[in-house]
Amino acid sequence: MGRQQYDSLDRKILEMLTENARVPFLEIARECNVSGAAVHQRIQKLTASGVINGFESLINPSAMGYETCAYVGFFLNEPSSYETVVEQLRHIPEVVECHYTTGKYDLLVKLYARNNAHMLQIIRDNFQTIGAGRTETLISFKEEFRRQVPIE
Amino acid sequence: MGRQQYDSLDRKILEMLTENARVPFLEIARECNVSGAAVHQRIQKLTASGVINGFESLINPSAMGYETCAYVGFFLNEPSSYETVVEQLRHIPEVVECHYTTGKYDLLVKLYARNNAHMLQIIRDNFQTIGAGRTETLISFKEEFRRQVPIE
DNA sequence: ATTGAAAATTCAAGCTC
DNA sequence: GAGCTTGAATTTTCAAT
Repeated sequence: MGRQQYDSLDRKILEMLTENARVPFLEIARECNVSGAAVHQRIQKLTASGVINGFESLINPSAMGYETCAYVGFFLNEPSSYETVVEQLRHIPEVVECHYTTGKYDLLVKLYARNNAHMLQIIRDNFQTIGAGRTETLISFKEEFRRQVPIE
Repeated sequence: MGRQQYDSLDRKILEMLTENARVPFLEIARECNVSGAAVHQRIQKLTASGVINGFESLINPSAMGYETCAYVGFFLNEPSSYETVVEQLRHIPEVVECHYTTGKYDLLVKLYARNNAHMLQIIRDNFQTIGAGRTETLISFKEEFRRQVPIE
């Protein structure tokens, strides 16, 4: 996509919207001395052009009964099986992220499980039966922080 | 936190809100045959109790000029330096996630850079000067998917 | 959970540069 | 035309019930 030109209104909108997707547009409007409709139109445009990829609510995994988080690195038997493996991972709801990587692993996956036994079950029963090859598991004890790329 | 009891209205709210944090509450209300205020009050309660951790807008990193994404695993020289290292990572804006892990690495970090040269610069000038020890870099060619834990 | 009122969002014109 | 404003219909939010 590449970097574009954003004016101060765009930047203020992106900053405030990043922190809180439900911030009142009029609050942004008042800070920038424009009408609420102007803010709305800018957001429409930023969304249409792919700068804003959507608005999502962050659900606490623990509140849904998912107490364990892990990253799993895959060493694929055959790199060509990559797309098939990704497709199968997509069908495992506990897998919440999947990256095609280079370096130590071929694929890096993030997943949540109800507990350690459930985690082991997913890895053994799901990961090791899709012919993906060897895996390495990194249990995440704590997500220290999580944020987005800096605006401008 | 632990799993709780959610009725069908809670579940519908969480499902619709997860996909789109700005979905009209009245749309949820009409599907569930309640008033908009009822939906609003449920969301307030889910937020206050920590089930919903907030609403965030997804900004396209590429549109901000960040074209490269990587995970970096840290082998800490001294595990006791953990908190100091995390604190220093928090001050590097390109670092968007930080996990305290067990397994192959002590810390796993996600970061964005403008390009490969910038990535190398962050790793050399920032990571290798905070006394964190050796690192391994996994470049993410493609984020295949990203989603949240299943609702109930 | 509902009602009703105040504030905010959204959309269609219309205005200005 | 691009980008704003205004005004009206819908939606969100909050207090009272």
